[in-house]
Amino acid sequence: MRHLSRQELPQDSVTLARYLIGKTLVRELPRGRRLTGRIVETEAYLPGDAACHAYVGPTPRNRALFMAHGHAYVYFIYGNHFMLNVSSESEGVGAGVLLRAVEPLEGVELMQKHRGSTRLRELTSGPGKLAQAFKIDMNLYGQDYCTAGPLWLAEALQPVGRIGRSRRIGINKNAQRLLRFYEKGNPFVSGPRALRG
DNA sequence: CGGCTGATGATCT
DNA sequence: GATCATCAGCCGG
Repeated sequence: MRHLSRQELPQDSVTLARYLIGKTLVRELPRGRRLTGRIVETEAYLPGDAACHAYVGPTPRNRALFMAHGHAYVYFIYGNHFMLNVSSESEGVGAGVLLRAVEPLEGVELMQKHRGSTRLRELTSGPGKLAQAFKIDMNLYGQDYCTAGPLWLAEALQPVGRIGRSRRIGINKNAQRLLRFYEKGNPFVSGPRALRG
């Protein structure tokens, strides 16, 4: 499997969010164990977007959003869940793409163990579930997705279906903007039925 | 199936 | 003290 280079990764947030659909998320764990998933749902958070965590300017929490595109921004929310993002735009500009869902490929048994569930549909169909299945936490903060390491992005392994576009899920500010992308009809896409077709 | 709600902690006011 | 890019469990149809 081939890494995506920073050069081939789009810098523009919206372009990146759409581009990532169908690509492969790779998580390397100790003892040579590997988890992989096919990205099927993303959301873009833009410069100047009140819903973006970088909107308030750089802070210790959001600094990874200001890194060059292709670095991991991880945060903890609702006292329970980690969210995994890919930084976008150029260095110094705060923006990113939230990875909301993947289709499990390699390591399904280990994902089941991390999630405490054997139900395939429930393993990675949402940002919190995906992070738990892939053992994502603050240790991965700022990781480069374009180099060898515990977390990286690889090329698509299968053709990509039709890509849908909708409003983002779970936010109030700028809620009307069409910045969510997903593979139409994929059973691992999260959200209400109306936002999955 | 859809709708509702409590849990739980970091961050900011 | 409020907010928050969520989830599981419970309830009703």
